[in-house]
Order: sequence, then C-alpha cells, then structure tokens
Amino acid sequence: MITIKDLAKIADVSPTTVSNVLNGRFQKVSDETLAKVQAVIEETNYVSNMGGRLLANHGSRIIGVIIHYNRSRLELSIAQTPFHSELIGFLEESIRNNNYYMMLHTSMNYEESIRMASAWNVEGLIVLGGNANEIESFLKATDIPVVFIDSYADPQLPNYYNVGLADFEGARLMTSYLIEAGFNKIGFLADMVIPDGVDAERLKGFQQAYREHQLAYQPDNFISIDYRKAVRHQMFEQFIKKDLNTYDALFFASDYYAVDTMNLFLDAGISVPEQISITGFDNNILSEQSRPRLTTVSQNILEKGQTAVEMLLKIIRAEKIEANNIALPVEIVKRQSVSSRKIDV
Amino acid sequence: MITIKDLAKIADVSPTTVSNVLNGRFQKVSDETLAKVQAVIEETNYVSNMGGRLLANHGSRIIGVIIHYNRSRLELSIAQTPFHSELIGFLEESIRNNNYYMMLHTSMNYEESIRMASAWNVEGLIVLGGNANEIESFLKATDIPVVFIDSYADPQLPNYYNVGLADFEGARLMTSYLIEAGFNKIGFLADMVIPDGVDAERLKGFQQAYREHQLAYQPDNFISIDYRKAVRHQMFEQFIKKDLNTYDALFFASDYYAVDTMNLFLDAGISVPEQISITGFDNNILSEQSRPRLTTVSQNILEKGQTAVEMLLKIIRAEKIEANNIALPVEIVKRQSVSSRKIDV
DNA sequence: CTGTTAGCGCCTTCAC
DNA sequence: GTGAAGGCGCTAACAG
Repeated sequence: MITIKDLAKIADVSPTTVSNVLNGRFQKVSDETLAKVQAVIEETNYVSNMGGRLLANHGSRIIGVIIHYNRSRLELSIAQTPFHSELIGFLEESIRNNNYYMMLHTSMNYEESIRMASAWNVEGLIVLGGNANEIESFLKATDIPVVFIDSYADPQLPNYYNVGLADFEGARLMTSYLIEAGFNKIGFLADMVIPDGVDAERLKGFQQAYREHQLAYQPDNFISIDYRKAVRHQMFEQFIKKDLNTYDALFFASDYYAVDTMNLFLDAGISVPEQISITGFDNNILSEQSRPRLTTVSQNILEKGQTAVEMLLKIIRAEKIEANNIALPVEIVKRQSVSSRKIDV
Repeated sequence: MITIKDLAKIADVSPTTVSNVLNGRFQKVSDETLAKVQAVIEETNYVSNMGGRLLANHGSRIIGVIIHYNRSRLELSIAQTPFHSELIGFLEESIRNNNYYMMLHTSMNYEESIRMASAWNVEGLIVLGGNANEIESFLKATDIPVVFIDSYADPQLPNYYNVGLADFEGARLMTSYLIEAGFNKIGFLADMVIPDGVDAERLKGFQQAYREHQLAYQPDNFISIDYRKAVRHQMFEQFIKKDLNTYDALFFASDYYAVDTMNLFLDAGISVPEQISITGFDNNILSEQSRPRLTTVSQNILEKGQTAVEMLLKIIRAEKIEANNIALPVEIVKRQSVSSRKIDV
C-alpha cells in the first residue's frame, strides 16, 4: 500500500505538500510542484487510507443507511419488500454520486445503530422505520446528522429532519375517487391493530375523505390484517363468506397486501373489480404486473432517495435547509382493479 | 468519544491492559483487573474507534458487497430486480451476524471497486455480476479475498471462489419436464444476443435436454429478447402474429421476463397455458403472485447469501475450503403456467 | 511556498 | 500480570 510519505519521497517534496495537493489547497503549492505531485499521484494509482483520515478527524465520507425494524412485524426479509430494496438501490446511487460511501445496517434497536455510526465516525445517517418514540430517543442519543424517511415524529423535535410522502393526501384522494365513483362501503386495510406512522396518516386521509363527503366513518371501515400470510389468508376466507357483500371496495395501505388479496379473491372465483374493487398504495412492480392491474397511489422512490441524501448533505455541510420535513407529492394511478361500472353510473 | 486511554484512567490501569481485555487476551490479565475493566467498558458504553483499528493494521471488519453492472444492460435500477435486492438483504444479515460491517457499492468498473476496497482495508469482497474476462482482471488486480456470486469464469483461476447455482441442471430439468410432457417446440428466451454467464449455462442445459431426448435443437429454439420493455413488447406483438403457432412452450431465463410476457399474452387474449405454456427461472415474488402462477426453477437466495459469506470468512481466516466453486441445488416448482392437457396425454 | 512536528486511537513489542 | 513506548497514515499548526 502506497502512502503519502511514499508519494512525497518520489516527488521529492514533503508529505504536507502532498497532503495539500490531495486536499485541493492549491494556493499553498506552486504550479510547478502541483503538477509534479499530481503526476506522481496519477502514476502510482494512489488510494488514501481511510484509517488515517478517520484518525486525523477528517470526515469518514461514510453515510450509514439504517433499516430499523421490529422483528415481530417481519415475515419477508427486509429487502424482499420491493419498496425498501428499491429505495436502497437509489440511496446507494445518490450517495456514491456525491462521493460518499454507503454502509448498510439493519437493526432492531437504535443503540446498535448508533454504536456502528460512532465507531465509523459516520458523517450522517439515513434511517428508515421507527416510531415517534424511538426517533425521539435516537435524536437524543447522538448528534450525528440524521435524515429519517417516512417517519412521523413531532415536527418540533430539534434536529429532526424527514423526507416523507403526502400519505394523508394520497389516501384522501384515493378515497374521494372511490366515493365519487359511487362506492358505498369502503374498507381501509393495514397490518396493524392501531395504525401508526405512515399507515396512521393514510387512515386519517381516508377518514377525512369520508368527512368531506358527509359520510359516517364506522369502526368497520378499518380492517386490521395480519402480516403473516397464512393467518391473513384464513381471515380473508372468513371475510369472503361473511363480509364480501357489505363492502364494495377495499383500499389497502400497501400494494403487496392488495395484490396478494386480489389474487386470493380471484382464486376463490370472485371477480375483481366486478364483485369488489381493490386499490393499493405504493405503485410497485407488483401493481403493474398483476392482472387486473392495480389502481394505486404512486410515489417516486428515486426522488425520495435523492431528496434524503441531498438533505443530509446539506446538514453535514451546515448549509441552509428550507424545510426540515418534506412530503413528496403523490399521484393516483388509475388502472383496472376498480369497477368502471360504478364509475360510469 | 471515549477512548482506551479514558477507560484506562477510569479503571486505573494502563491502556495496554484495557486493550488486552478488549481483545480477549485474558491470560495476560488478572481476574480482578479483568472484572474491573470489563465493568468500566460496560458502564461507559465504549465503542472502539475504527480509525485506530484500521491504522494499527487490525482488520477493518468491513466486507464490501459490489454490484458490478454494465449500464447498457440496465433498465430497472439495480435494486429493483427482485433477485439482487433479496440477495443484498440476506448478505447484510449474514455479514452482520458474523460481526462484520457491510459496505455496499455498485460500479461499472473494477478499478473503482478495488479502490474503495483498499481505501477501507476491506477484509473481503462479495461481487455480483461481471463476465469471465472482468473476473480474471479483477483477481489479478488485488489480493483481497473475493467471493463471486453466479459467475462463470475459468475454475482453474487462482483464488477464484464462486457461489452459484446448478443453472445447467435447472434448465435441463425444466426442459426435460416440458419435452416429456409432450411439448414439441420449446423456445428458450434470454436478453442477450449471445448469452454468457448464467444465461449461457441455462441455454446449455436446455440444449442438453434436447440432445438427451434425441430431438434436434434448431437455431430458432433460442429467442433473444430486448431488456427494454417497449422494444420487447413490440417484438412480442410480432411474435403473436407470426410465431405463436410454431411454439407451444416458452422457457424464459428469468421470472421477470416470463411474467411480463405472460401478461402481455393474456392482455392480447391469448390464454396461458392453454394456447402456450410459459416457464421461468428464479422463483421470485412475481412468479408466485402472477395468475396463472408461474412454473419456474427455484433457488434459495438466503442460502446463496449465507454460503457466500461463510466462504468468504473462511478465506479471510485462512481456513480450509472444501470446494471453491459451489453450485447450489435447484428445484422445479410446478405451478399453473404449463398446460396440463399436454401432461395428461 | 515548503517542511517539521505532534497527535489522532489503537495495537504490539518489550521491559519490568 | 502490568505498563511504557513506538508506529500505523494522515492532517493541521506552526516555523522557516
């Protein structure tokens, strides 16, 4: 491994001069030496050792991406959920394009993540997942810059930065669309007993649409589903027997559940959207590849990733930040899983 | 940030002693001091600074995961392909469980990856993608331990380690299954003009099955498809008009293309599998969520990830390695996209 | 403009 | 069983 000292010897200058060149302090170096040193750097294919940098308390150029989860809620591996994996890909791209390195870390508790972050002198963190309480304790526990994605914590929290989605608005729009299309009883489905975070916002949007249309929101407008496929499917078999006629549309808080359930219905001989309409949220690959294609709320995951990285870099560079809580826009993608019969009426 | 020196002061011992405790050299420390020091480590929530470790030439505990790709072949973001993203999730899990850190890096050229690896003193690399030539030059350029995933380079290459799949066998089995079920003209489809790597092996397995059944493999048994959706769809519209009757089964080298095409057929009013049977390769989430469900060749991605990490750690620890090129087993998953009419005959 | 020097946190060798 | 000392590669303060 070639070091600054080696370079210095070869170029016949001092290590400091080499360091100055490497760090762009050109005004401190004569044009001649600059050229000479740069040539040597080129030739030798020099790669600076990050250990030295770290120790000298220069930035590590690492951004940690942390996926925070509760084991209990997980059936699929974290990266099997299309949303997370797409996002990770886009985050990596943005981070790399900004000349940073990405360290990926999944964990169930914040302490572990913070340990990792401080061991590596990470310059900033991007955190997916975690509820309001966890976020608050996270921020208390460290002063490394953090940008959360899709979190819903108290916006007044100091140093709280978040890139999210117009979840409320997305759900409100979709629900209004369904109500205006003539659906009478719409179910909103999420995999929690008491929704929080993103799902809670979507539920609120749903309720808001009900209110705006002077309809009474009933407790059975919300249907809690199980994250475990087998349990969920059993539940839906009951649903088919007992409740199919009471709902004419089901609005799922995520595409995966929507498509999985739509298929279950189709397999049971129920026609979608003729007998029951289904919509999702996310617009992931499944919604496009399902038949009928899923009507859903779309979000731009690339934009989410880029925005989060840009925000984080601004914090790191202590630049001015316009908004510390960005809600990216959503759009309704109308496809085939909603009955046009109702719509035509 | 708390350091070894701090710990030493608090415990009233020397830094060396603390270091000995931290590194498990217990025989060098009296039980009493050991307990005292461990208590202090606990209390203070000490996290060792990796910069110091790195510099002292102790392992970095980083494993780099590199996704090597050719921009030209990419339509989806790398992590949007279900296979890669699942694998990344499993790799992260294995790496973390072994007390390593994962640095994720995508890149188009090996030099960049190697630069990253040596800057960070990465202990080992796991590399996805890359053709035989690239692998050879990669191995020449560095002596960091590397495990490739799904590569097909010369097995005799020094320091070449690979975790792959029984691609040949999987394709052979699937093709035999189709032939024995009575299909006359089977097309094998991959997104390359001249398949290489994984796809080439799958094609060979296909050809082998033809040979074993004394059937003549014709050039038009291989169909090259375009990775760009629009182009591909246009091609298939032609196919429907002209070639639909000449094939009775299509065997795609990947689930994504299989499902996407199956849907295109369905949308065109062609019934699958009655008019044409379709099979894939991978057994990803799409194959399970498509209707009809896709008959495909399944692989265990979790196992792939774990095996790769275990192999890499063995190399790092200079342990004995039984096989330096592992082909994980495959299995045919028979679902509904293959006509049972043929099978019954 | 250039070089000398000290120090970042950790590990290891060698004395005690 | 314990500790002092030096060095890993890099940077920044300071002196020339």
